[in-house]
Amino acid sequence: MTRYWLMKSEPHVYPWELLVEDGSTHWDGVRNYQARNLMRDEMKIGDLALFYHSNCKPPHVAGVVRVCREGYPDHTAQDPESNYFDPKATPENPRWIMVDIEPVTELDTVELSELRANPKLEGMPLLRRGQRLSVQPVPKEHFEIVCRMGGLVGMPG
DNA sequence: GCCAACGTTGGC
DNA sequence: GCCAACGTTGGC
Repeated sequence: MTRYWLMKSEPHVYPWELLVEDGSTHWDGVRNYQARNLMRDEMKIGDLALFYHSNCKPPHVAGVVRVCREGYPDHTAQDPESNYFDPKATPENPRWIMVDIEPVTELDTVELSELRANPKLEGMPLLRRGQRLSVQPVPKEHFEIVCRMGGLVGMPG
């Protein structure tokens, strides 16, 4: 059964346009246990996610992506040259996990303020104060509503 | 640039 | 195992 997610990326680090150019990418650099556990235990091939640009003006949803490889060790944790290096990560205990994602469809930009203004999205985790989780589940109903706000007719994929 | 929220670290 | 200090996230 397909699950639905939201994944944050800072556009100056890895924007939607680059994902489209790359065709797919390792979702590396997640260094939060809750997010890691979701990727390790819950994310399955074929799951869909809203690709959200954070830490930019205005923050917004840019597109829909699909999980195309399930959780496996994030090798950047073992690379001393990487920004995401973690000295506690080893081949025996890689500690951090990533998935691969690929673009499904671009959306008309849906700004955070528009999400907040939509009463049907009340309770969506992203909109909660202090919500920092970079990988978070999204109820199917909310996912559909956001896709529609982004100009999609019907569900992606 | 500010700062609230929250996660991690490390001394005890 | 507690908790203060510190670091990060990310909207504003």
